[in-house]
Amino acid sequence: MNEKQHEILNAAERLFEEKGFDGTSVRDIAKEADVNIAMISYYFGSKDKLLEALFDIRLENFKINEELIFKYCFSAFESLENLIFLYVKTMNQNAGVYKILSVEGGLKKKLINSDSFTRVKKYNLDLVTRVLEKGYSTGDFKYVVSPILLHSTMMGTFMNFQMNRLFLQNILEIQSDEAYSEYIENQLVNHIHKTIKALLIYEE
Amino acid sequence: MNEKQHEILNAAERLFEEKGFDGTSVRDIAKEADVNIAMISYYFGSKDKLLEALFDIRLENFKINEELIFKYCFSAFESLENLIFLYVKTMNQNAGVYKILSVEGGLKKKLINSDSFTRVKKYNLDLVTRVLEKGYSTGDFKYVVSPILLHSTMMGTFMNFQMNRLFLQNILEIQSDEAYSEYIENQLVNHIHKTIKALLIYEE
DNA sequence: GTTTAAATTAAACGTTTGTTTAATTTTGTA
DNA sequence: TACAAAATTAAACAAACGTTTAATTTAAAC
Repeated sequence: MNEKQHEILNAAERLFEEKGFDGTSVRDIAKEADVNIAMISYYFGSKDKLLEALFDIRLENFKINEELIFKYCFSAFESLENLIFLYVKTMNQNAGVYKILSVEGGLKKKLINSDSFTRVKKYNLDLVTRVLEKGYSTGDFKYVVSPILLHSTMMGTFMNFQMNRLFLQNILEIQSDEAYSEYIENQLVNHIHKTIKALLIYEE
Repeated sequence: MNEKQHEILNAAERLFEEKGFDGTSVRDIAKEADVNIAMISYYFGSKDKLLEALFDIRLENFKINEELIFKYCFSAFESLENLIFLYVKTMNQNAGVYKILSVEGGLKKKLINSDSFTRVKKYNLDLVTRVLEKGYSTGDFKYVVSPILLHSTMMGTFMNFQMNRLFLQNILEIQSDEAYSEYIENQLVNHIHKTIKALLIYEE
């Protein structure tokens, strides 16, 4: 994959995030990437396949390093903390693709069923399940909760920050994108962690 | 607003939810509503204004009855429970518009700044703030949390269920849309409530 | 230096887009 | 019945869409 192909993918990512897949034309992408329109078909075949290629390549970055959650002698609490931290950090560092994935995944049925997409989702859900099992087996976690629901809380809270970026950036009075990213990786991660930990040690 | 106008709005809502605003053509809407294409411009002016009209009308349903949260002598815990229940129920009953709002609100900048949209968001955030203040003043809530973060957890968890409907309906082995809706108003509401309550009574 | 393949271009392709037109039908009122 | 307003229609509009073509330039290999 050469320089020009990468430029096309980067331009597509920026525009799909900002205007959506259907709201972006191949002419927009060509102009943003500073290439001839025909180059997109030439390299990627079609607009649809360009999106697929974008996912295929970027989804590689979504893999979380399991060792940092399980391998070393972490307590269940440490595993949970590391999971949440790594999870949010990973998604945040790929916020562009993540938003495209959220928006288009909710619309286009083909994409929702795309292998690579479903695989990542199931894998992530599996990580949550395993951390939960660890906590229950050690007795650290008291409250029994469905991994699906816990995962929804974790991801949903983060997703809400991605989808309502402008609104939240406004009321939080955060000026730059970098500061917003920092807020997510500090305050938001901390909040999600506190929330989930409180639930898991909750005794009725 | 006559019969035919309502049919157009209903058709638009279904299609915008399924395929997105930019993925839906006015011809699609006309066919779905079984009216002539020109009727859309005739009644609403343009496709953009049709979306605005849809929001203006549907957003009326998003108002939550404050009395059921504050007016009667509810404890802070009861207020919290009612807030979450009413909140999720309201959003779930308007799931179509809510999804359109989430998707298009994250893309089109004009809409994000539309008055009615921002007003609803701020109003909802205000409800959370007031419930929190009530709990802190009575001493029921121990853990101090930003209303924005708490709101994100509440809405995000729900939103995650709307955006990943197909995936979740699949792994939860829920067959019908009605059963999914029921799951949201029972298990999901309960989960959100337990989570937030656990956080608020959490003592470090 | 010649040859062959890859990269790049401007232009055109046929569709589809949102919107408008001008004519016709329906409806309500006097 | 006659008239005016509202509703409805098929057709047309220009613009934008994704994609392809055929010609040209660049790069690599021999």
